[in-house]
Amino acid sequence: MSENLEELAGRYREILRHAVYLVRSIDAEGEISTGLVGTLNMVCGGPLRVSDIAKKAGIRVPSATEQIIKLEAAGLVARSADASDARVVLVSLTELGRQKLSDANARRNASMAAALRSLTETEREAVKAAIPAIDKLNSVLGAVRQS
Amino acid sequence: MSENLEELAGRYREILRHAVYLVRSIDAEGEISTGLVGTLNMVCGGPLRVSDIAKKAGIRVPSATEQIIKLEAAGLVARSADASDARVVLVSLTELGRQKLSDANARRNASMAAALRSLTETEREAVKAAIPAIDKLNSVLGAVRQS
DNA sequence: CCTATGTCAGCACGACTGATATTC
DNA sequence: CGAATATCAGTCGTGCTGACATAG
Repeated sequence: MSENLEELAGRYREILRHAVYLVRSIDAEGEISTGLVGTLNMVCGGPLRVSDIAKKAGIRVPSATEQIIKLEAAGLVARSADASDARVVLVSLTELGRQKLSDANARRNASMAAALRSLTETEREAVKAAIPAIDKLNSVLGAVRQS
Repeated sequence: MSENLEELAGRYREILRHAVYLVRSIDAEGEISTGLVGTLNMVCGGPLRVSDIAKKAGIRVPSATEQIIKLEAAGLVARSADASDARVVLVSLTELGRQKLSDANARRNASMAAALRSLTETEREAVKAAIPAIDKLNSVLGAVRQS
């Protein structure tokens, strides 16, 4: 059983490594980088604090600040003060940001969807079924990273 | 159905981006970086040309050269001339490189296996079942990338 | 006084493009 | 001579740590 786990770990790492540069090359087609789109997606549902963005992205606060400054310079997000706590900075999506995000997501998802279309229905179901598990796996790996 | 595909594409891209980042940070615990291990894995089966390494890794030739120089400085690979073409440089794994590669792979698989262990059996099965599909997905994306 | 939050400064790594040799 | 191969030089993006100001 432990042997199976090692093998599964190796195979999972393998496909992940492969997927790295594939996704990167797809994302390279657009104007906004992957990381920035990720940040935009986070603030899509409403204003977020810088520290929350950092936590969700799995990066440090200064790195999040840097991204936010870039996005603000591009007019895609706005920074505002929190009424109840003057230390926090709330980051929200601008209308332009909403448009750009929508465009970027549509373009990237279209590329991926095209690839998914060439899979069989069974294979697509397998990918779909694995997503919650991989998500949990990410959480576990993220928790380890904290220590 | 097309709507489902778009949504699946988005969720898949999301977890992938996250997973890639996490795996990289876990790998940071070791002495050799993810990219360098990938290169070592490539030359594991025999000498390769710099341009072939670049192509397999999905990076440009100068970037590959840079990696190889680092690996050579660390004594993990050796550069040699090709008898039939004086322009090409063949990169091969040294004995030390083989040891370090083996160690690195084992350590990384162990980390991942530990994370997998915290999943339920059902979740592990879901991940396992998705691997062939994701592998195929990678191939499709890779084929698109060629054009 | 101590903690939390965010920003700034400086650094490291890894990719890229452009400019050379060198060889085919 | 033009194409292919590899390298060097310089740049950029994006993460990090450490230091700092400000607010709780």
